[in-house]
Amino acid sequence: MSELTHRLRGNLRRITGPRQAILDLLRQQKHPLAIKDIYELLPKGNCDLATIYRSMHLLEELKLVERFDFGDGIARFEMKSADEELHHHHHLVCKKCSRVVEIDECFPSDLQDGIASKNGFKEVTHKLEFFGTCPDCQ
Amino acid sequence: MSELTHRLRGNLRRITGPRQAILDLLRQQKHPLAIKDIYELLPKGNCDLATIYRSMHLLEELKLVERFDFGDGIARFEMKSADEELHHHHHLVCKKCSRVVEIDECFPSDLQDGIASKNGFKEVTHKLEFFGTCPDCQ
DNA sequence: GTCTATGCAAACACTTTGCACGCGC
DNA sequence: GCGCGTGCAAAGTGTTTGCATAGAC
Repeated sequence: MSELTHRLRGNLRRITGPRQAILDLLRQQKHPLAIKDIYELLPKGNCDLATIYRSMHLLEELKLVERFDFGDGIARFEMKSADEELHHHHHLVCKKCSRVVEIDECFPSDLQDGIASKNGFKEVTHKLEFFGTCPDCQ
Repeated sequence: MSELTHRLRGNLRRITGPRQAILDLLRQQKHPLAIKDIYELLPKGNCDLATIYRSMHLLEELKLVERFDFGDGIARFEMKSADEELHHHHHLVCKKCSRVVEIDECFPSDLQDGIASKNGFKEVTHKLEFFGTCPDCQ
C-alpha cells in the first residue's frame, strides 16, 4: 500500500479506488490474471473495463505489475515484488487445462550476455514460458 | 515443393495457388513474416486475408511453418526446415526498430527436462525470445 | 462430379480512445 | 477549484466464420 502511494505520488498520479482495488486483488493471487479475470473478480460493476486497461498500463509503467504472454493473445498480469531480482520467474502452462506453475529456473545469464555482445545489442531481456501437459491431463 | 505436395496429399488436402504462393514467399524470407506482410508481399489482390489466415493454420498443423510471438499481439511465421532439430531457434528483437536477429542459443535441455519431471509435466516445450536495443538504435 | 478452398462480408475478441463528468488533492 | 481519472460508448486491430461460388482431383 505504501509502495503504491509512494510510486503514484512520486509520479504525480492519484490514488483512486479502482487502482487500489486492482492491486489488492493482484496481491492475493499466486498466478497471473487476465484483464477479464480482474474485471470479474472485482466487486461487481465497481470498475469499468477501460479503467482496468488504463490502470494496467500505468501499473506496468510504474513497475508494480508485470505482463505475461502465454501465446493465446491474452495479456496476463502479476504483482511484482519489491525485490525484482528475487521475483523474476517464468511459467509452465498446461496445453490442455491452462493450469499454471511458477518456475524459478531462468535462462542462463552468461548465455544471454554472450548473445547480447555477439550481436551488439544492449539492455537485453527475455520472455520465456514453458508449455506441456500437466499430470492431471496426461 | 514436393514436401508441400507430399504433406498436403498425405492429409487429403489440395494443392492450390494461394498455398503455393505463400510457401514460396516464406521460403525466400530469412525472418518471420506477419500475416499483413504476407498479404502485401503477395502479387496484389491475389489472395484474400482470410485465406492467408486459414492457410497459416493449415501449414502450422502440417508443421511446414512455425508461429512466433514477439509480444506485440501479431503472429509471425517462418518456414520450418525438414530437419526440425537443426532449425529450432529463437530471435533477438530490437525494442526500438523491431529489427530481428536469429539466435541459435537455446534453453538448456537438461534444465528443461528437470523442470518437466519436477512438476510431473510431459511433452514440455518452450517459447523464448530476446529483446534489446540494436547497435543502430543505441 | 465431388468435395475442399476461396472470396467476400460480417462477426468476434481484445484493446484503445474521445468526451463529459466525478473526484483526489 | 484544478486537473487527473473514470464511465460510457464508439472505434481500432488482429483474427475467425458463414455462405455461395470457384477450382483441384
